[in-house]
Amino acid sequence: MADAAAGQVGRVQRRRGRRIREILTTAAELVGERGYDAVSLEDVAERLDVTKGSLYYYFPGKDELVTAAIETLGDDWTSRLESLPAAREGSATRRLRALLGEHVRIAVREYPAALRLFLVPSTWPAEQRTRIKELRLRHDRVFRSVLTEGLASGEFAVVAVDPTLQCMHAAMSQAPVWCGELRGAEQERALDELVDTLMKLVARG
Amino acid sequence: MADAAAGQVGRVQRRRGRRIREILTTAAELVGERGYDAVSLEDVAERLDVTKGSLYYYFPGKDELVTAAIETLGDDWTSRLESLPAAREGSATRRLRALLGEHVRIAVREYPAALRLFLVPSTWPAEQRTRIKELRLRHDRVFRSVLTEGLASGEFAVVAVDPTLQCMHAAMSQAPVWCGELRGAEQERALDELVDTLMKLVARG
Amino acid sequence: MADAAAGQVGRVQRRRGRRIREILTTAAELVGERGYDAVSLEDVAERLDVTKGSLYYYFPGKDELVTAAIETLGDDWTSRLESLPAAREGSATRRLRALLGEHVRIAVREYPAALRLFLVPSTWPAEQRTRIKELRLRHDRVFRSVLTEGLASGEFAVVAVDPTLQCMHAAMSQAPVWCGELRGAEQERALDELVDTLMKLVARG
Amino acid sequence: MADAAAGQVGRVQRRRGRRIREILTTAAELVGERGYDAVSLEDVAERLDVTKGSLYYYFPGKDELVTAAIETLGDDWTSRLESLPAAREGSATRRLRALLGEHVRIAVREYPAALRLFLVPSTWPAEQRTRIKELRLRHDRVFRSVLTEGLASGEFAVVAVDPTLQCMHAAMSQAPVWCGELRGAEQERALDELVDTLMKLVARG
DNA sequence: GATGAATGAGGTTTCATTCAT
DNA sequence: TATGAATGAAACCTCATTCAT
Repeated sequence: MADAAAGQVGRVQRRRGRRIREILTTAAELVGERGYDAVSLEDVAERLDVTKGSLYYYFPGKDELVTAAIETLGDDWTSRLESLPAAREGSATRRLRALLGEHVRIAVREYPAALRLFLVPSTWPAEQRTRIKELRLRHDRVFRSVLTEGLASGEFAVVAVDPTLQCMHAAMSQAPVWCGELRGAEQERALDELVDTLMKLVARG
Repeated sequence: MADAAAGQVGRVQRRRGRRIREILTTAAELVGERGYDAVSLEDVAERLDVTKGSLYYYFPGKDELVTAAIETLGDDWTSRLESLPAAREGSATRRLRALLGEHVRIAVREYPAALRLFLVPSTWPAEQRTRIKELRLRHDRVFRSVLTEGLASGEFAVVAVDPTLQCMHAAMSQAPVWCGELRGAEQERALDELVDTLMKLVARG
Repeated sequence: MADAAAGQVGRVQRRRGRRIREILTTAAELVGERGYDAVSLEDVAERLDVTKGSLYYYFPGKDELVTAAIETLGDDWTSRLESLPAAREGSATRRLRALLGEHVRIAVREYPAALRLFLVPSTWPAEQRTRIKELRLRHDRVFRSVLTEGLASGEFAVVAVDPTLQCMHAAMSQAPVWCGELRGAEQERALDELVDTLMKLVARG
Repeated sequence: MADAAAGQVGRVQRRRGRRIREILTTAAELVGERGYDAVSLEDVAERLDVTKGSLYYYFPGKDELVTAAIETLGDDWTSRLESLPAAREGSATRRLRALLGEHVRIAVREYPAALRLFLVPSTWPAEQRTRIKELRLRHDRVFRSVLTEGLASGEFAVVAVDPTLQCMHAAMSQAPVWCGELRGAEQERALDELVDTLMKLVARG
């Protein structure tokens, strides 16, 4: 009976976890589309086909919900980059190019508001800001490690590491603004050009 | 008497112009600090020490006010770049470097919040989006002309013109986020590094 | 087997009774602390370490739960007064003094929040108000009988019975507000003074 | 013109003051009828025939509005007692009786929820609780001074000053509960009896 | 018996906008 | 010109209640 009960608990827990995931995903989508302020809980609830009140069963408030959503989104994003096969093998050049390409494709296709995404209200409490800062750090590390390896191996040459990474991130988060309205092959070409352009930042003279 | 009246009108006009400027500057400041949605007309009015209602005497609504604020700020910014002496003479390389340097310095020192400022709601009507797009275009032209000249003369080499300019703009608008907290020589060095990094985008292989 | 079943039933009943008691006590505590409106079923459930839904297994709604809580507490209180030995023998004066003393001591020490507890919403339906009124009546009878006996025997003199009792009750229910923060001998003295003061209400000219 | 402007300002100020008074009076009425929690801003607005939002033009929130309302109400109440002619002349006995009578009449007729009135949410910030405590003090002083004078002159005899005053206040704030449903002469008689009963608290043996 | 989940009505609060003066 | 006042829609949030499991 203890086992059955434990099984129950486990199942309930899993169901709850799944529900929370759903909410977080939906919220991330919306915030990714419009930014924090432009998304209301009503919007989130409607897309989930539940009522506003239900959201409060899982989260104590909008800020917490959105913070968690951003975190989930950021984690997923980083994980996808980390587990990208092409980013794990070959020359630093190939790997960096693969990372940049994947990154802008995710940004453009899934999070059109990527730029706004991490621009959280300046009134948020320290805890939430910290959590988002950590997210960025982990994200940054993916690119930084490839960059430093390329530098070590002599493949890359940069003025300085930090501004190089910053330029890359800035350009990538703006990508949806430039390429969001393009479609199909045209968009592909634009993204490729963008990646090639960014690769110049590490090119050896 | 006609003259006197004309003088009156002129003075009234000037006063009105000055008032509008004040409002626009203040609005730009606030929207830059907090983003469009997080600024209320009450906030703008309070910082100006007038009442909300007064703003409606000068602007038909919040959107128009903010659009105008963005426009003014953008115009000023572009004008300063256009009239920069160092951007008018010498090699394309020198001129581009001068423009980039001036741009990030204005960004960091005078409009630290520009990034948020241009992040207008995606729900805005076509007219206002167009006006802001035009602004960007004029701004873009300053850099574009130097870039194309450099390409024509063989000084520069790029993957494509558009993504190159886009990367530059993106990086420059993020500059305050990265360098805003640095001071003095440290900040100078960071900005120089940023400019040098961006110059790689046009470097010949 | 019938016996076993009966035993089962009995045990189940007892367990149920105990559970209800727990709920009632907790509810009374909370409502006493914060007042009816400021207590949510969530609060009650949390302090009991169960879920909100469970409360509905025992009570049809918040009003009924609170009514029952008030009733239980009131019944206990009255019973303790009724069974007080010193209130059963001796002169009416001695007995009344014993009752008053016991009452304020219970109030101050055990139900410091009684004042708020009986302040039920004025919008409650007749049935519940009636039940609480009856509670008060039974409670009142304890004091009333001693008072009338004292009047009959000539020990007491009052302007009228009702206002006299009302004053006593009012003062006693406020006692925790006045004496709640005092400690030890100081509190004892304060309570004695209060009782002596109330005894003046029945003093013969 | 300065005068005219000053006149304008003065008028506007007065009008504003009047409006605030109206709001406060209405809120006090409602809180007096039902208590803090049971009154919604919608209720207040409706009785004033304005919309909820308007209240926020004058007060930053419900707590502040209600605190101010209670304060106004308390001030008025105390002022009416202080300026009661019969409370200013004659023997201490006559004056105390007049005060008690006036007090219960105001309570019963104008603030049926007098008992709830000062029972503010325990979650309120210190400032607001302090202000209400001060209110009580001023109120208490009216009765205390007559009582001590009567003691000095030998007209009164009490067990102790504090419990005597406390009993009086407690009884008076409960009065609406007892006499609220009575009408006309019957109510008058009940109130008189109540006052006479309370006078026994100061009677000389 | 008890729980987790969901609902919907109602509360407080914010704010762009309008308008008489 | 500018202000004070008011509005109403929409936001965030709370909570008694219901119900399948």
